[in-house]
Amino acid sequence: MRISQLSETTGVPIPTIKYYLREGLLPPGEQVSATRSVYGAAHVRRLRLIRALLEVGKLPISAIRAVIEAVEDETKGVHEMLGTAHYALSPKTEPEDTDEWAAARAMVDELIRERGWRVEPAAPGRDELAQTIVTLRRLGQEVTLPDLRPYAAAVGGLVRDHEMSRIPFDGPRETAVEAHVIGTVLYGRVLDVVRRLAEESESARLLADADGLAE
Amino acid sequence: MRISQLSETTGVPIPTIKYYLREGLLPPGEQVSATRSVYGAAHVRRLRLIRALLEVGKLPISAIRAVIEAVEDETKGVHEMLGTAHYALSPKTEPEDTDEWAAARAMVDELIRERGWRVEPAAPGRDELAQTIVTLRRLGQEVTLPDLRPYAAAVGGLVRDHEMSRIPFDGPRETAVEAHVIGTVLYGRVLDVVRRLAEESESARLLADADGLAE
DNA sequence: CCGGTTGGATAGCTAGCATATCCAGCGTGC
DNA sequence: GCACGCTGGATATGCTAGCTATCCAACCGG
Repeated sequence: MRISQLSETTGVPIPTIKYYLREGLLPPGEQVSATRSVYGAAHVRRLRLIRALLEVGKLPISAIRAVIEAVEDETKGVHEMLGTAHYALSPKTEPEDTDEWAAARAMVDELIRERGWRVEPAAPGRDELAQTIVTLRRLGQEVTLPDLRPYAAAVGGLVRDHEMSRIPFDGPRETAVEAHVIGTVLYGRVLDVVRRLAEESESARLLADADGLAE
Repeated sequence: MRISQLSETTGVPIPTIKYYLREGLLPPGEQVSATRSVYGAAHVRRLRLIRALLEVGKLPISAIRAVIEAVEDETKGVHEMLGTAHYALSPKTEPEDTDEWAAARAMVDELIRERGWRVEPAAPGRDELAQTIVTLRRLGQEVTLPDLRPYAAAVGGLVRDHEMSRIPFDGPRETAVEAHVIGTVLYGRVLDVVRRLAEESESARLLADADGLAE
């Protein structure tokens, strides 16, 4: 398959494919002569993955590159590889050096502890969650451990019973990370959209009738 | 309070505040003379809201403006106002005109129907979810109604029992939308981060020991 | 042997989000 | 009562991300 066909198959313009090649997101095709390379099914897959992470996941190119580098680093064990890819999916957050931040972070650690979760002490998600709590508080919303528990409970079961089962740990390592990344990003989106639908519905239930009568 | 103090209080630089004023995100202060305006607590609140939606929610300025306009449109009922604000939070998705898209969309409609959710037929979330399903399928992940149900179930209870209760429907209308928007965006983030923590934990459980022994 | 494609290099573009600069008019501290 | 610094308002400029366009020489296929 030549670059023009790769472009047609995936709908990604040729200049953009060249850009991804330059950026190292897409491995070069098999160079068959100075001005001709051949691309295969793996390239189509990879290109679709890139677009999904970009468009649905809104990940920056640099994060996508990090994910891809994790996949291609053969020296890593499967768990380490998943971890690297996973961390690349987290937005960077700088811890603030304030008391309110420390308090929020302590609450996060306590939540993880009481659920018995195995999460690295340095996991970026800890700081990210702490930061979100601080932001909520600054906006006047109190957040306590009991507020967080239902979220952890709801999501814990979901991940255990439905997300992990989709990952083919027995297949080639590349397939496993890919499925993991897809699961994290795309099902993250699913969860988010479904939640917004549920909110609309609850809001309608609580308010639409009242509005209709009151106005 | 003068603009310099507003800037110090919120940590937002003066030129940025001026920019938000120009963009209509922040109402002008009370003009006290040709070269002096006074800002109050409402401005501090608004500025924090803007920053939270921008930084945590990653909403574009235009979406934030739409939310704010919904708040300020006094002619709308509370439900309508929440709806407008809510829709502004959804990323725009163009429906594809393909069979696979139509099938995905039908599945979304069925999910909403079987849960008895009150969601507008034109709600952007329907298209958004359909698009995500199409993307998942193109990446080789089959998605069926039974795959989606657990997500709807997990999130339905969460929204009903924990999110809606945080909205003060009896207070001033501005407070209600604000709480609703904050809930949608910030607790959306909470859910996302918690899910990623749960994934890390499950992955560790399933793989870390195996890796340790195998390598 | 020639029109069209390719790889590779470099330059340019657009959107989004600010920053910077400039200016004249205040107004407060002295 | 006056100088210095802040203010509002207008305009210009900057910066990053993610492309997109142009150019060129090598090449292939008919």
